[in-house]
Amino acid sequence: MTAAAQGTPRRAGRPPRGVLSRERITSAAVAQIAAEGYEGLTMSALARRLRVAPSAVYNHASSKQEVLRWVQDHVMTMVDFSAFATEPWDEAVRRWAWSYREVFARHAPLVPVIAVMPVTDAAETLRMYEEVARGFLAAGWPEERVVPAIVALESFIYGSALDVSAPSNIFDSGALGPEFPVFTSAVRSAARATGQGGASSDAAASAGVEGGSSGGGADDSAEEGSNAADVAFSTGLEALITGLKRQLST
Amino acid sequence: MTAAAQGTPRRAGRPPRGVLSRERITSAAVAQIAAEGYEGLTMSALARRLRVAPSAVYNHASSKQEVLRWVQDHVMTMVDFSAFATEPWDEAVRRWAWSYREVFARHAPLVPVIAVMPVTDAAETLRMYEEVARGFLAAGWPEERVVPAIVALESFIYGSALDVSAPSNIFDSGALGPEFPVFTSAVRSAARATGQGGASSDAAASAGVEGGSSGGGADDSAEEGSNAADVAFSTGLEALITGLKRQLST
DNA sequence: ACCTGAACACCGTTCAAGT
DNA sequence: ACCTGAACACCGTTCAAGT
Repeated sequence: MTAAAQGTPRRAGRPPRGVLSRERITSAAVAQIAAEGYEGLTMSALARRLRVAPSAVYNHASSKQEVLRWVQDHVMTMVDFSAFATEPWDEAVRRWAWSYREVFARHAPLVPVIAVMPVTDAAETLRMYEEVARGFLAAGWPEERVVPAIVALESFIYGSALDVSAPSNIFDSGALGPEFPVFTSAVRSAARATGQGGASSDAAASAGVEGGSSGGGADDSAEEGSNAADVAFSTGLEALITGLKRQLST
Repeated sequence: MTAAAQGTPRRAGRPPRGVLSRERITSAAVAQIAAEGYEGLTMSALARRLRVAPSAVYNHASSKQEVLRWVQDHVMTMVDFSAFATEPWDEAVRRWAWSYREVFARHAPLVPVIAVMPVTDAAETLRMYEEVARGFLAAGWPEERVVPAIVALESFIYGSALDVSAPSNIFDSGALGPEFPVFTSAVRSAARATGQGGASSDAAASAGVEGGSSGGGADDSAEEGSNAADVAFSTGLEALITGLKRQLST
Protein backbone atom coordinates (compact mmCIF):
# COMPACT_ATOMS: atom_id res chain seq x y z
CA MET A 1 0.00 0.00 0.00
CA THR A 2 3.00 2.35 -0.27
CA ALA A 3 3.95 3.69 -3.67
CA ALA A 4 2.78 2.09 -6.90
CA ALA A 5 -0.69 1.06 -5.86
CA GLN A 6 -1.02 -2.42 -7.14
CA GLY A 7 -3.37 -1.75 -10.01
CA THR A 8 -5.11 -4.74 -11.56
CA PRO A 9 -3.85 -8.10 -10.38
CA ARG A 10 -1.88 -10.12 -12.90
CA ARG A 11 -3.73 -12.74 -14.88
CA ALA A 12 -2.49 -16.32 -15.04
CA GLY A 13 0.05 -17.24 -17.66
CA ARG A 14 3.64 -16.36 -18.35
CA PRO A 15 4.26 -12.66 -17.78
CA PRO A 16 6.00 -10.67 -20.58
CA ARG A 17 9.03 -10.15 -18.34
CA GLY A 18 9.86 -12.52 -15.46
CA VAL A 19 8.77 -10.85 -12.23
CA LEU A 20 10.74 -13.10 -9.89
CA SER A 21 14.37 -14.04 -9.50
CA ARG A 22 16.70 -15.21 -6.75
CA GLU A 23 17.76 -11.63 -6.15
CA ARG A 24 14.27 -10.21 -5.87
CA ILE A 25 13.06 -13.05 -3.68
CA THR A 26 16.07 -12.69 -1.41
CA SER A 27 15.70 -8.96 -0.95
CA ALA A 28 11.96 -9.29 -0.33
CA ALA A 29 12.69 -11.95 2.29
CA VAL A 30 15.26 -9.73 3.97
CA ALA A 31 12.80 -6.83 3.96
CA GLN A 32 10.07 -9.04 5.41
CA ILE A 33 12.41 -10.22 8.20
CA ALA A 34 13.38 -6.64 8.97
CA ALA A 35 9.72 -5.67 9.14
CA GLU A 36 8.18 -8.58 11.03
CA GLY A 37 10.99 -10.85 12.16
CA TYR A 38 11.56 -14.48 11.31
CA GLU A 39 8.20 -15.64 12.58
CA GLY A 40 6.70 -13.20 10.08
CA LEU A 41 8.59 -14.78 7.19
CA THR A 42 6.00 -17.11 5.69
CA MET A 43 5.77 -18.06 2.06
CA SER A 44 2.45 -16.22 1.93
CA ALA A 45 3.87 -13.01 3.38
CA LEU A 46 6.88 -13.26 1.10
CA ALA A 47 4.63 -13.69 -1.95
CA ARG A 48 2.43 -10.82 -0.84
CA ARG A 49 5.45 -8.56 -0.63
CA LEU A 50 6.43 -9.66 -4.14
CA ARG A 51 2.84 -9.12 -5.38
CA VAL A 52 2.65 -12.68 -6.50
CA ALA A 53 0.79 -15.87 -5.64
CA PRO A 54 2.60 -18.07 -3.08
CA SER A 55 2.97 -20.87 -5.58
CA ALA A 56 4.87 -18.59 -7.97
CA VAL A 57 7.86 -18.59 -5.63
CA TYR A 58 8.24 -22.31 -6.20
CA ASN A 59 9.16 -21.68 -9.82
CA HIS A 60 12.43 -20.23 -8.51
CA ALA A 61 13.08 -21.72 -5.09
CA SER A 62 12.54 -25.40 -4.41
CA SER A 63 11.55 -24.80 -0.78
CA LYS A 64 11.45 -22.26 2.00
CA GLN A 65 14.70 -23.76 3.21
CA GLU A 66 16.31 -22.68 -0.04
CA VAL A 67 15.04 -19.12 0.43
CA LEU A 68 16.62 -19.18 3.89
CA ARG A 69 19.91 -20.28 2.37
CA TRP A 70 19.77 -17.30 0.03
CA VAL A 71 19.05 -14.99 2.94
CA GLN A 72 21.93 -16.51 4.87
CA ASP A 73 24.38 -15.88 2.04
CA HIS A 74 23.14 -12.30 1.74
CA VAL A 75 23.45 -11.69 5.48
CA MET A 76 27.09 -12.79 5.22
CA THR A 77 27.81 -9.57 3.30
CA MET A 78 27.15 -7.66 6.50
CA VAL A 79 30.03 -9.36 8.32
CA ASP A 80 33.11 -7.15 8.37
CA PHE A 81 36.25 -9.13 7.58
CA SER A 82 38.24 -6.19 6.20
CA ALA A 83 40.72 -6.23 9.08
CA PHE A 84 42.44 -9.31 7.67
CA ALA A 85 43.95 -7.09 4.98
CA THR A 86 45.33 -4.50 7.37
CA GLU A 87 45.70 -5.76 10.92
CA PRO A 88 47.84 -8.40 12.58
CA TRP A 89 46.22 -11.83 12.83
CA ASP A 90 44.91 -11.64 16.38
CA GLU A 91 43.37 -8.20 15.99
CA ALA A 92 41.85 -9.19 12.64
CA VAL A 93 40.29 -12.30 14.18
CA ARG A 94 38.97 -10.21 17.05
CA ARG A 95 37.23 -7.64 14.83
CA TRP A 96 35.89 -10.26 12.45
CA ALA A 97 34.50 -12.40 15.26
CA TRP A 98 32.73 -9.53 17.02
CA SER A 99 31.16 -8.38 13.78
CA TYR A 100 30.20 -11.94 12.81
CA ARG A 101 28.51 -12.56 16.16
CA GLU A 102 26.74 -9.21 16.03
CA VAL A 103 25.23 -9.93 12.65
CA PHE A 104 24.02 -13.42 13.47
CA ALA A 105 22.71 -12.44 16.87
CA ARG A 106 20.18 -10.41 14.88
CA HIS A 107 19.62 -13.42 12.61
CA ALA A 108 19.70 -16.21 15.16
CA PRO A 109 17.14 -18.37 13.32
CA LEU A 110 19.66 -18.67 10.49
CA VAL A 111 22.26 -20.31 12.73
CA PRO A 112 20.79 -23.81 12.45
CA VAL A 113 20.43 -23.21 8.71
CA ILE A 114 24.11 -22.39 8.28
CA ALA A 115 25.26 -25.55 9.95
CA VAL A 116 23.72 -27.73 7.29
CA MET A 117 24.21 -25.42 4.32
CA PRO A 118 26.82 -26.45 1.75
CA VAL A 119 28.85 -23.50 0.58
CA THR A 120 28.18 -24.32 -3.06
CA ASP A 121 26.50 -21.37 -4.78
CA ALA A 122 26.97 -19.24 -1.64
CA ALA A 123 29.25 -16.73 -3.29
CA GLU A 124 29.26 -14.15 -0.52
CA THR A 125 30.08 -16.74 2.09
CA LEU A 126 32.95 -17.99 -0.05
CA ARG A 127 34.19 -14.44 -0.52
CA MET A 128 34.53 -14.12 3.25
CA TYR A 129 36.21 -17.50 3.68
CA GLU A 130 38.68 -16.67 0.92
CA GLU A 131 39.81 -13.51 2.69
CA VAL A 132 39.90 -15.11 6.14
CA ALA A 133 41.90 -18.08 4.87
CA ARG A 134 44.31 -15.67 3.18
CA GLY A 135 44.78 -13.88 6.50
CA PHE A 136 45.55 -17.11 8.32
CA LEU A 137 48.12 -18.18 5.74
CA ALA A 138 49.75 -14.77 5.79
CA ALA A 139 50.11 -15.13 9.55
CA GLY A 140 52.06 -18.31 9.06
CA TRP A 141 49.39 -20.96 9.53
CA PRO A 142 50.10 -24.33 7.93
CA GLU A 143 47.54 -24.82 5.19
CA GLU A 144 45.93 -27.98 6.56
CA ARG A 145 45.14 -26.33 9.90
CA VAL A 146 43.42 -23.24 8.53
CA VAL A 147 39.99 -24.74 7.96
CA PRO A 148 39.73 -26.50 11.34
CA ALA A 149 40.71 -23.25 13.08
CA ILE A 150 38.10 -21.26 11.14
CA VAL A 151 35.42 -23.84 11.86
CA ALA A 152 36.30 -23.80 15.55
CA LEU A 153 35.98 -20.02 15.67
CA GLU A 154 32.70 -20.15 13.76
CA SER A 155 31.27 -22.76 16.10
CA PHE A 156 32.03 -20.49 19.02
CA ILE A 157 30.56 -17.50 17.17
CA TYR A 158 27.34 -19.32 16.28
CA GLY A 159 26.84 -20.61 19.80
CA SER A 160 27.52 -17.14 21.14
CA ALA A 161 25.06 -15.59 18.68
CA LEU A 162 22.36 -17.84 20.11
CA ASP A 163 23.44 -16.88 23.60
CA VAL A 164 22.83 -13.20 22.90
CA SER A 165 19.09 -13.79 22.59
CA ALA A 166 18.97 -15.53 25.95
CA PRO A 167 16.90 -13.73 28.58
CA SER A 168 19.05 -12.00 31.16
CA ASN A 169 17.56 -14.07 33.97
CA ILE A 170 18.48 -17.34 32.23
CA PHE A 171 20.55 -18.49 35.19
CA ASP A 172 17.98 -17.60 37.80
CA SER A 173 17.59 -20.90 39.61
CA GLY A 174 14.43 -19.76 41.36
CA ALA A 175 13.05 -22.07 44.02
CA LEU A 176 15.76 -24.66 43.34
CA GLY A 177 18.49 -22.19 44.24
CA PRO A 178 19.22 -23.46 47.76
CA GLU A 179 19.84 -26.94 46.38
CA PHE A 180 22.68 -25.64 44.23
CA PRO A 181 24.50 -23.11 46.37
CA VAL A 182 27.85 -23.06 44.60
CA PHE A 183 26.41 -22.29 41.19
CA THR A 184 23.84 -19.85 42.55
CA SER A 185 26.57 -17.90 44.28
CA ALA A 186 28.74 -17.91 41.16
CA VAL A 187 25.85 -16.53 39.11
CA ARG A 188 25.30 -13.76 41.62
CA SER A 189 28.98 -12.99 41.68
CA ALA A 190 29.19 -12.75 37.90
CA ALA A 191 26.10 -10.55 37.75
CA ARG A 192 27.61 -8.25 40.34
CA ALA A 193 30.81 -7.99 38.30
CA THR A 194 28.94 -6.96 35.18
CA GLY A 195 26.77 -4.50 37.03
CA GLN A 196 23.52 -6.41 36.71
CA GLY A 197 21.21 -6.63 39.68
CA GLY A 198 23.95 -6.14 42.26
CA ALA A 199 23.63 -3.89 45.29
CA SER A 200 24.94 -0.94 43.34
CA SER A 201 24.25 -0.75 39.64
CA ASP A 202 27.33 1.28 38.76
CA ALA A 203 29.99 -1.36 39.22
CA ALA A 204 30.17 -2.21 35.52
CA ALA A 205 33.64 -0.87 35.03
CA SER A 206 35.16 -3.30 37.50
CA ALA A 207 34.45 -6.39 35.43
CA GLY A 208 37.53 -8.48 34.87
CA VAL A 209 37.25 -8.48 31.11
CA GLU A 210 39.78 -7.27 28.61
CA GLY A 211 38.05 -5.08 26.13
CA GLY A 212 34.43 -6.01 25.73
CA SER A 213 33.31 -4.91 22.29
CA SER A 214 36.08 -2.36 22.12
CA GLY A 215 37.70 -4.01 19.16
CA GLY A 216 34.48 -4.62 17.31
CA GLY A 217 34.17 -3.11 13.86
CA ALA A 218 30.40 -3.07 14.13
CA ASP A 219 28.50 0.18 14.28
CA ASP A 220 26.84 -0.80 17.51
CA SER A 221 24.39 1.66 18.98
CA ALA A 222 24.86 2.97 22.50
CA GLU A 223 24.94 0.21 25.10
CA GLU A 224 25.60 1.52 28.56
CA GLY A 225 27.89 -1.25 29.76
CA SER A 226 28.97 -4.80 29.01
CA ASN A 227 26.28 -7.40 29.50
CA ALA A 228 26.63 -11.05 30.46
CA ALA A 229 26.70 -12.28 26.87
CA ASP A 230 29.45 -9.81 25.97
CA VAL A 231 31.57 -10.85 28.93
CA ALA A 232 31.24 -14.53 28.05
CA PHE A 233 32.00 -13.85 24.40
CA SER A 234 35.06 -11.82 25.25
CA THR A 235 36.27 -14.49 27.64
CA GLY A 236 35.96 -17.25 25.07
CA LEU A 237 37.24 -15.27 22.11
CA GLU A 238 40.36 -14.08 23.91
CA ALA A 239 41.00 -17.62 25.13
CA LEU A 240 40.61 -18.99 21.61
CA ILE A 241 42.94 -16.38 20.13
CA THR A 242 45.56 -17.06 22.79
CA GLY A 243 45.20 -20.81 22.51
CA LEU A 244 45.25 -20.92 18.73
CA LYS A 245 48.31 -18.70 18.61
CA ARG A 246 50.08 -21.04 21.00
CA GLN A 247 49.15 -24.06 18.87
CA LEU A 248 50.90 -22.31 16.01
CA SER A 249 54.20 -22.00 17.80
CA THR A 250 54.39 -25.65 18.87
CA MET B 1 0.51 -51.69 19.11
CA THR B 2 3.08 -53.46 21.25
CA ALA B 3 2.02 -54.94 24.56
CA ALA B 4 -1.18 -53.96 26.33
CA ALA B 5 -3.50 -53.65 23.34
CA GLN B 6 -5.34 -50.43 23.94
CA GLY B 7 -8.70 -51.87 24.88
CA THR B 8 -11.67 -49.53 24.75
CA PRO B 9 -10.79 -45.86 24.32
CA ARG B 10 -11.26 -43.66 27.34
CA ARG B 11 -14.49 -41.69 27.60
CA ALA B 12 -14.44 -37.94 28.18
CA GLY B 13 -14.27 -36.66 31.75
CA ARG B 14 -11.74 -36.74 34.50
CA PRO B 15 -10.11 -40.16 34.74
CA PRO B 16 -10.01 -41.92 38.16
CA ARG B 17 -6.22 -41.58 38.24
CA GLY B 18 -4.38 -38.88 36.26
CA VAL B 19 -2.87 -40.50 33.20
CA LEU B 20 -0.47 -37.70 32.33
CA SER B 21 2.34 -35.92 34.14
CA ARG B 22 5.52 -34.04 33.27
CA GLU B 23 7.51 -37.24 33.71
CA ARG B 24 5.31 -39.39 31.49
CA ILE B 25 5.08 -36.72 28.80
CA THR B 26 8.84 -36.23 28.84
CA SER B 27 9.66 -39.90 28.54
CA ALA B 28 7.10 -40.37 25.77
CA ALA B 29 8.62 -37.42 23.92
CA VAL B 30 12.10 -38.87 24.32
CA ALA B 31 10.87 -42.24 23.06
CA GLN B 32 9.16 -40.61 20.10
CA ILE B 33 12.36 -38.72 19.20
CA ALA B 34 14.37 -41.92 19.45
CA ALA B 35 11.89 -43.67 17.19
CA GLU B 36 11.20 -41.06 14.53
CA GLY B 37 13.51 -38.13 15.14
CA TYR B 38 12.62 -34.54 15.88
CA GLU B 39 10.55 -34.08 12.75
CA GLY B 40 8.44 -36.97 14.02
CA LEU B 41 7.79 -35.24 17.33
CA THR B 42 4.37 -33.67 16.77
CA MET B 43 1.79 -33.10 19.46
CA SER B 44 -0.40 -35.66 17.70
CA ALA B 45 2.31 -38.31 17.65
CA LEU B 46 3.17 -37.56 21.26
CA ALA B 47 -0.48 -37.88 22.29
CA ARG B 48 -0.85 -41.09 20.30
CA ARG B 49 2.10 -42.58 22.15
CA LEU B 50 0.48 -41.57 25.43
CA ARG B 51 -2.90 -42.99 24.28
CA VAL B 52 -4.53 -39.66 24.82
CA ALA B 53 -6.14 -36.90 22.75
CA PRO B 54 -3.72 -34.17 21.62
CA SER B 55 -5.59 -31.56 23.62
CA ALA B 56 -5.04 -33.53 26.83
CA VAL B 57 -1.35 -32.69 26.78
CA TYR B 58 -2.24 -29.02 27.18
CA ASN B 59 -3.57 -29.70 30.66
CA HIS B 60 0.07 -30.28 31.69
CA ALA B 61 2.29 -28.42 29.25
CA SER B 62 1.43 -24.93 28.10
CA SER B 63 3.00 -25.45 24.67
CA LYS B 64 5.17 -27.73 22.58
CA GLN B 65 8.04 -25.43 23.47
CA GLU B 66 7.56 -26.37 27.11
CA VAL B 67 7.69 -30.07 26.25
CA LEU B 68 10.95 -29.40 24.45
CA ARG B 69 12.30 -27.70 27.55
CA TRP B 70 11.47 -30.80 29.58
CA VAL B 71 13.19 -32.98 27.01
CA GLN B 72 16.21 -30.70 27.09
CA ASP B 73 16.54 -30.99 30.85
CA HIS B 74 16.22 -34.76 30.61
CA VAL B 75 18.85 -34.99 27.89
CA MET B 76 21.22 -33.12 30.21
CA THR B 77 21.35 -36.24 32.42
CA MET B 78 23.21 -38.00 29.62
CA VAL B 79 26.12 -35.54 29.77
CA ASP B 80 29.01 -36.97 31.75
CA PHE B 81 30.51 -34.42 34.13
CA SER B 82 31.87 -36.91 36.63
CA ALA B 83 35.49 -36.09 35.83
CA PHE B 84 35.26 -32.82 37.75
CA ALA B 85 35.29 -34.84 40.97
CA THR B 86 38.39 -36.85 40.10
CA GLU B 87 40.51 -35.27 37.39
CA PRO B 88 42.56 -32.09 37.16
CA TRP B 89 40.69 -29.11 35.72
CA ASP B 90 41.84 -29.31 32.12
CA GLU B 91 41.22 -33.03 31.77
CA ALA B 92 37.82 -32.67 33.44
CA VAL B 93 36.83 -29.89 31.05
CA ARG B 94 38.01 -32.01 28.12
CA ARG B 95 35.94 -35.06 29.05
CA TRP B 96 32.89 -33.01 29.95
CA ALA B 97 33.03 -31.03 26.70
CA TRP B 98 33.38 -34.09 24.46
CA SER B 99 30.49 -35.79 26.19
CA TYR B 100 28.36 -32.65 26.09
CA ARG B 101 28.93 -32.17 22.38
CA GLU B 102 28.28 -35.84 21.66
CA VAL B 103 24.91 -35.75 23.40
CA PHE B 104 23.69 -32.57 21.74
CA ALA B 105 24.96 -33.54 18.33
CA ARG B 106 22.30 -36.27 18.55
CA HIS B 107 19.81 -33.65 19.78
CA ALA B 108 20.77 -30.72 17.58
CA PRO B 109 17.20 -29.35 17.35
CA LEU B 110 17.37 -28.70 21.08
CA VAL B 111 20.31 -26.34 20.73
CA PRO B 112 18.22 -23.30 19.80
CA VAL B 113 15.85 -24.25 22.61
CA ILE B 114 18.59 -24.25 25.22
CA ALA B 115 19.73 -20.77 24.33
CA VAL B 116 16.45 -19.23 25.38
CA MET B 117 15.61 -21.59 28.22
CA PRO B 118 15.80 -20.21 31.74
CA VAL B 119 17.33 -22.71 34.11
CA THR B 120 14.45 -22.33 36.53
CA ASP B 121 12.80 -25.70 37.11
CA ALA B 122 15.53 -27.41 35.09
CA ALA B 123 16.86 -29.45 37.96
CA GLU B 124 19.13 -31.76 35.97
CA THR B 125 20.73 -28.85 34.18
CA LEU B 126 21.36 -27.16 37.51
CA ARG B 127 22.84 -30.36 38.90
CA MET B 128 25.43 -30.29 36.13
CA TYR B 129 26.21 -26.60 36.55
CA GLU B 130 26.65 -27.06 40.28
CA GLU B 131 29.29 -29.71 39.81
CA VAL B 132 31.07 -27.89 37.00
CA ALA B 133 31.15 -24.64 38.97
CA ARG B 134 32.54 -26.57 41.95
CA GLY B 135 35.31 -27.94 39.73
CA PHE B 136 36.25 -24.49 38.49
CA LEU B 137 36.42 -23.08 42.01
CA ALA B 138 38.48 -26.01 43.21
CA ALA B 139 40.94 -25.29 40.40
CA GLY B 140 41.40 -21.79 41.74
CA TRP B 141 39.04 -19.78 39.54
CA PRO B 142 37.86 -16.46 40.98
CA GLU B 143 34.13 -16.78 41.58
CA GLU B 144 33.01 -13.99 39.27
CA ARG B 145 34.77 -15.50 36.28
CA VAL B 146 33.34 -19.01 36.59
CA VAL B 147 30.01 -18.37 34.85
CA PRO B 148 31.44 -16.45 31.87
CA ALA B 149 33.98 -19.25 31.33
CA ILE B 150 31.28 -21.92 31.47
CA VAL B 151 29.06 -19.97 29.08
CA ALA B 152 31.96 -19.52 26.67
CA LEU B 153 32.65 -23.25 26.69
CA GLU B 154 28.97 -24.03 26.22
CA SER B 155 28.68 -21.63 23.30
CA PHE B 156 31.53 -23.44 21.61
CA ILE B 157 29.98 -26.81 22.42
CA TYR B 158 26.55 -25.87 21.06
CA GLY B 159 28.00 -24.45 17.86
CA SER B 160 30.12 -27.56 17.47
CA ALA B 161 27.12 -29.81 18.06
CA LEU B 162 25.39 -28.15 15.12
CA ASP B 163 28.54 -28.56 13.07
CA VAL B 164 28.49 -32.33 13.55
CA SER B 165 25.30 -32.63 11.50
CA ALA B 166 26.83 -30.71 8.61
CA PRO B 167 27.22 -32.72 5.42
CA SER B 168 30.84 -33.73 4.79
CA ASN B 169 30.90 -31.84 1.51
CA ILE B 170 29.82 -28.60 3.18
CA PHE B 171 32.92 -26.77 1.98
CA ASP B 172 32.73 -28.02 -1.59
CA SER B 173 32.78 -24.75 -3.51
CA GLY B 174 31.65 -26.44 -6.71
CA ALA B 175 31.66 -24.32 -9.84
CA LEU B 176 32.74 -21.25 -7.87
CA GLY B 177 35.94 -22.96 -6.76
CA PRO B 178 38.32 -21.28 -9.21
CA GLU B 179 37.18 -17.86 -8.01
CA PHE B 180 38.35 -18.66 -4.48
CA PRO B 181 41.61 -20.53 -4.90
CA VAL B 182 43.10 -19.95 -1.46
CA PHE B 183 40.13 -21.28 0.45
CA THR B 184 39.53 -24.13 -2.00
CA SER B 185 43.11 -25.27 -1.57
CA ALA B 186 42.89 -25.00 2.22
CA VAL B 187 39.76 -27.16 2.22
CA ARG B 188 41.47 -29.79 0.11
CA SER B 189 44.52 -29.69 2.33
CA ALA B 190 42.47 -30.16 5.48
CA ALA B 191 40.51 -33.01 3.90
CA ARG B 192 43.76 -34.70 2.94
CA ALA B 193 45.05 -34.38 6.51
CA THR B 194 41.96 -36.07 7.95
CA GLY B 195 42.00 -38.80 5.35
CA GLN B 196 38.88 -37.70 3.52
CA GLY B 197 38.87 -37.82 -0.25
CA GLY B 198 42.63 -37.42 -0.55
CA ALA B 199 44.79 -39.46 -2.88
CA SER B 200 45.25 -42.17 -0.27
CA SER B 201 42.50 -42.81 2.24
CA ASP B 202 44.75 -44.18 4.97
CA ALA B 203 46.47 -40.99 6.04
CA ALA B 204 44.14 -40.35 8.96
CA ALA B 205 46.80 -40.94 11.58
CA SER B 206 48.92 -38.05 10.34
CA ALA B 207 46.44 -35.33 11.30
CA GLY B 208 48.01 -32.70 13.50
CA VAL B 209 45.49 -33.07 16.30
CA GLU B 210 46.17 -33.86 19.91
CA GLY B 211 43.86 -36.58 21.01
CA GLY B 212 40.62 -36.51 19.05
CA SER B 213 37.92 -38.05 21.16
CA SER B 214 40.44 -39.96 23.21
CA GLY B 215 39.47 -38.25 26.43
CA GLY B 216 35.75 -38.51 25.83
CA GLY B 217 33.78 -40.33 28.46
CA ALA B 218 31.05 -41.19 25.97
CA ASP B 219 30.38 -44.75 24.94
CA ASP B 220 30.91 -43.91 21.30
CA SER B 221 30.58 -46.74 18.84
CA ALA B 222 33.42 -47.57 16.48
CA GLU B 223 34.39 -44.67 14.23
CA GLU B 224 37.29 -45.53 11.95
CA GLY B 225 39.15 -42.23 12.17
CA SER B 226 38.77 -38.59 13.07
CA ASN B 227 36.42 -36.64 10.84
CA ALA B 228 36.44 -32.96 10.01
CA ALA B 229 34.06 -32.01 12.81
CA ASP B 230 36.18 -33.85 15.37
CA VAL B 231 39.35 -32.14 14.21
CA ALA B 232 37.73 -28.70 14.41
CA PHE B 233 36.27 -29.47 17.83
CA SER B 234 39.58 -30.68 19.17
CA THR B 235 41.34 -27.62 17.76
CA GLY B 236 38.91 -25.22 19.41
CA LEU B 237 38.59 -27.07 22.68
CA GLU B 238 42.32 -27.37 23.23
CA ALA B 239 42.73 -23.70 22.36
CA LEU B 240 40.01 -22.74 24.82
CA ILE B 241 41.51 -24.85 27.59
CA THR B 242 44.95 -23.40 26.99
CA GLY B 243 43.67 -19.85 26.72
CA LEU B 244 41.41 -20.04 29.75
CA LYS B 245 44.19 -21.50 31.84
CA ARG B 246 46.44 -18.64 30.82
CA GLN B 247 43.76 -16.08 31.71
CA LEU B 248 43.78 -17.61 35.19
CA SER B 249 47.46 -17.00 35.76
CA THR B 250 47.42 -13.35 34.70
C1' DA C 1 8.87 -20.75 -18.95
C1' DC C 2 6.26 -18.89 -15.44
C1' DC C 3 2.22 -17.07 -13.61
C1' DT C 4 -2.85 -17.79 -10.92
C1' DG C 5 -6.16 -20.12 -8.08
C1' DA C 6 -7.73 -23.96 -5.77
C1' DA C 7 -6.65 -27.69 -3.20
C1' DC C 8 -3.97 -30.94 -0.02
C1' DA C 9 -2.04 -32.66 3.97
C1' DC C 10 -0.58 -31.31 7.57
C1' DC C 11 0.59 -28.18 12.02
C1' DG C 12 -0.09 -26.34 17.14
C1' DT C 13 -3.71 -24.75 19.93
C1' DT C 14 -8.49 -23.65 21.85
C1' DC C 15 -12.74 -24.78 23.84
C1' DA C 16 -17.34 -26.67 24.96
C1' DA C 17 -19.06 -30.81 26.80
C1' DG C 18 -18.46 -34.56 29.77
C1' DT C 19 -17.32 -36.98 34.46
C1' DA D 1 -9.07 -31.39 37.78
C1' DC D 2 -8.55 -33.52 33.58
C1' DC D 3 -10.15 -36.05 29.82
C1' DT D 4 -12.57 -36.29 24.57
C1' DG D 5 -13.92 -34.56 20.15
C1' DA D 6 -14.60 -31.00 17.09
C1' DA D 7 -13.08 -26.91 15.38
C1' DC D 8 -9.83 -22.94 14.22
C1' DA D 9 -6.35 -20.53 12.08
C1' DC D 10 -2.75 -21.25 10.19
C1' DC D 11 1.51 -23.69 7.57
C1' DG D 12 4.47 -25.22 3.26
C1' DT D 13 3.73 -27.36 -1.02
C1' DT D 14 1.48 -29.36 -5.34
C1' DC D 15 -0.84 -29.08 -9.56
C1' DA D 16 -4.10 -28.18 -13.35
C1' DA D 17 -5.24 -24.42 -16.15
C1' DG D 18 -3.83 -20.43 -18.46
C1' DT D 19 -0.73 -17.49 -21.67
